[in-house]
Amino acid sequence: MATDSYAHLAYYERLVLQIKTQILQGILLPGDRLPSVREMAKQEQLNPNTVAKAYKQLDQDGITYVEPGRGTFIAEPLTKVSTTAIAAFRPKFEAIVVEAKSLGISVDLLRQWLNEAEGNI
Amino acid sequence: MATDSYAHLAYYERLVLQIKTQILQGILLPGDRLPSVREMAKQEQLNPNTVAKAYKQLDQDGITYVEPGRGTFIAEPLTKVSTTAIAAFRPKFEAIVVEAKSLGISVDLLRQWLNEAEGNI
DNA sequence: TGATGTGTACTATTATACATAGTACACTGA
DNA sequence: TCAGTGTACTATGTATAATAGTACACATCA
Repeated sequence: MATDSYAHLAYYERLVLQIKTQILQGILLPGDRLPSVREMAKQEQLNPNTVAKAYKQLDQDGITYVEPGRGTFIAEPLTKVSTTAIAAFRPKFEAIVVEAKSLGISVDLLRQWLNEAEGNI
Repeated sequence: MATDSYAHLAYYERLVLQIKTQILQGILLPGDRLPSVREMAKQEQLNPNTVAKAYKQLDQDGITYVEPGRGTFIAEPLTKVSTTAIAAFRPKFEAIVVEAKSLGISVDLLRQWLNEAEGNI
């Protein structure tokens, strides 16, 4: 797979992250069609079921939508943010910050990374 | 366990995070002795082996040190930061940012959380 | 209509990680 | 000596990941 840096993630999670990133970068636009599970499986050297699992999660997250018999397409970006999604996400973020500080990484460096990430995506 | 918000983590990972947080908050100080694996197992309603796994990771991370036959103690905070540790950590942070943006969470909100976390730890 | 390509839903197998349980050992200190 | 350290080891049960194969309803197109 292309995203070598994410060795700690499962294959299907890497694929989900890869597609999310390409959407944020504007490489994939709303209405674009993703390769079929079988095509993507060949491209990424994965089992079709693994790709299907990634597509299923993207669909559940509202990132994509499925037109039965036609394919999977990129959805319009979310307009209103789910408060429950935010509440569920925050502990993850805070855990990452704790881990960073324990490694001796300053909050300033995290801010810098955040700024750079904002530029890239 | 006390850290209810981290249901997505394994028990031993929650314990590691809990101890790291208490160190950052100044509740646990360098030289302080952690409860024995058997004591902590009783406190946290865990199997001693699960606690041992958490202690092992803390030791490997340089967070604690072991005095054989005496116990596990909080180490002095890291002075110089391992560049390899930083390099390995950054993809994790970036993945979190991508996930946040996909949920519709703004970078500004992440900055705010970062500031609040800086105050707490 | 028939053929092809969609996503999806199954079953099954293998491998790995988590958590538990129990036992054993070298070490330290009273 | 004896109790309390961390650690190592085997074993079991559970859950998840990834694989493989099959099947089905649907849409499109010749």
